[in-house]
Amino acid sequence: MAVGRKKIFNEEVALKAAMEVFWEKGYIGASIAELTKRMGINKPSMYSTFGNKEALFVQATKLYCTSKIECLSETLKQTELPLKQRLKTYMMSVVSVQCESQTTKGCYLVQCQTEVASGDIPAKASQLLDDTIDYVQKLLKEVLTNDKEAQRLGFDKEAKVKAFCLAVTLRGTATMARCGHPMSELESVIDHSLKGI
Amino acid sequence: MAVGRKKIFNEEVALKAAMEVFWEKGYIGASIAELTKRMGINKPSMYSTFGNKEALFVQATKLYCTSKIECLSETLKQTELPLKQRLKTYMMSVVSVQCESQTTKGCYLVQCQTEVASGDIPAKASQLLDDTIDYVQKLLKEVLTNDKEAQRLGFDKEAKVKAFCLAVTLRGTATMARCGHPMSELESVIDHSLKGI
DNA sequence: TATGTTCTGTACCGATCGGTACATGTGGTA
DNA sequence: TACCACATGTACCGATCGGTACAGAACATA
Repeated sequence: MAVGRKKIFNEEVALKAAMEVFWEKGYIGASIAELTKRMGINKPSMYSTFGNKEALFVQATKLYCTSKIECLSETLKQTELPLKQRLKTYMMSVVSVQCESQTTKGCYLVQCQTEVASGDIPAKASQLLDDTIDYVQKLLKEVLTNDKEAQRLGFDKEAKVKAFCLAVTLRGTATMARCGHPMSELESVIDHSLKGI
Repeated sequence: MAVGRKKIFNEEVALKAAMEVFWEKGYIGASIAELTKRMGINKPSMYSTFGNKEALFVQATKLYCTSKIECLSETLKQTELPLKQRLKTYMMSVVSVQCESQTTKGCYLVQCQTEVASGDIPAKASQLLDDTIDYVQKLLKEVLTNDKEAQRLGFDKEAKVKAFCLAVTLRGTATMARCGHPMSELESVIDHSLKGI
C-alpha cells in the first residue's frame, strides 16, 4: 500500500531546539509560535509529531535530564579518585552546564519548577518535574551513604542533610548563572560549600 | 470647586495584594484579570491609580523590598551579639519570609529575576530587579568588611566572596522553599553555609 | 438643588494564546 | 501511471492577553 510523504525535518534536532526554548523561557513563556519557529517546523507538524505543548514539554524535559544531567554522574563513581575531588568535579560539571550558553542559562529544572508552584503547569509535566528535580540530591545522598571513603570519613551519618546542602548550593548557583555570573565566580561557592561537609 | 467621587478602596491594601500575586505568579504569569480580582478593584481603577502593569509591578516590587527584606537588616547591627549569631538570625529571618505563606513561597526577587533573563520583562522593571536583587549580598559584604568582630576574625579579607557564598545559599533556599521544603529543613542548610565562612 | 469632577462598571479594542480544519504537495506501492 | 497515505502550509477557531472608551454613579462645592 501507499506509505505517504516523508518527513522533511529531524525529530531529534527539533526536540533539542524545543528544549532550548523551554530552558530560556520556561513553560508558560515559551509560545507555540516561538517554539515552532526555532524548531524549524510549523504548527501542524509539531502537533502531529509531538502531540501538544504539554507532551512536547515532557519530551524536552526528559531530553534535558538525560543529555545534560544524568550523563554527568559517572564522575562520582571513579573510586580511584578522592571523594572530595569527585564531588568538586561533579558539582563544577553541573555549574558548567548552567553557564554553557549565552541563551540557555541556569537550570532548566529549577526554572520550570518555579512555575509549578504558580499552578500554571499541567499535571503530567508538573509531576515529571517534581520527580526529576531531586535527582541530583538523591545521587549525592547515595554516594555519601554507600561510598567506602565516605563511610570512612563518617559522611554516611548525615548523608541526607549533607546532600541536601550541596543540592541547595547548586540551585543557588543556577539562579546566579541565570543572571550572568560567570563560572569563575561560582567555583569559589562550590569550594565554600564542600568545605562545610 | 467640585472635588469628585471618593475612592472606595485602600491603595496600600490593593498594592499589597498585587505584590502577593506577582510573588506567586511572576510578572508574566500574573494577568491583569487575576491582579485586579485579588486587589478587589476593576481594571479602570487599577490603570488610573497605578498606571499600567509595568508601573504596578515596579511599585509592588518596591513594597516587597521595603516590607520584606530591608526591614530585616537591623539584626546585623546588634553588635552586642556575636557575629555568627547575628548572621544566623538574619539568614533565618530571610528564610522565614521565604516560607511564611502557603501561597507566596520562595523569594519574589529570585522568581522574577528568572523572567528577566527570558527577556519578557519591560526595561524599567527589569532594571529595578537587577538593582535590588543584590541588596542582601551587598549588605552582608558591608558587615563582613566593616564590623569590628569580622575584622578581628579576618573575615574582611575575603568579604566579597564570603558574602556571595551566603547570598547563593539564600537563593538556593528560596527555590527549595518555593517547592515546599519547610523551614526546619532549611535551617541546617544555613548552619552548613555559615560553617564554611 | 444644580454643577462639575472624579471614580466605578461594562463593554469593547487589536494582538496573541494554544489548537485545528482543510486544501495542497509529495512519494511509495500497486 | 493511478492511487492512497502521509507531511506541509495557510487560514482560521474561541479564549485570553494588556489596555481603553464611555456611560452612569457618587460627592464637594456653589
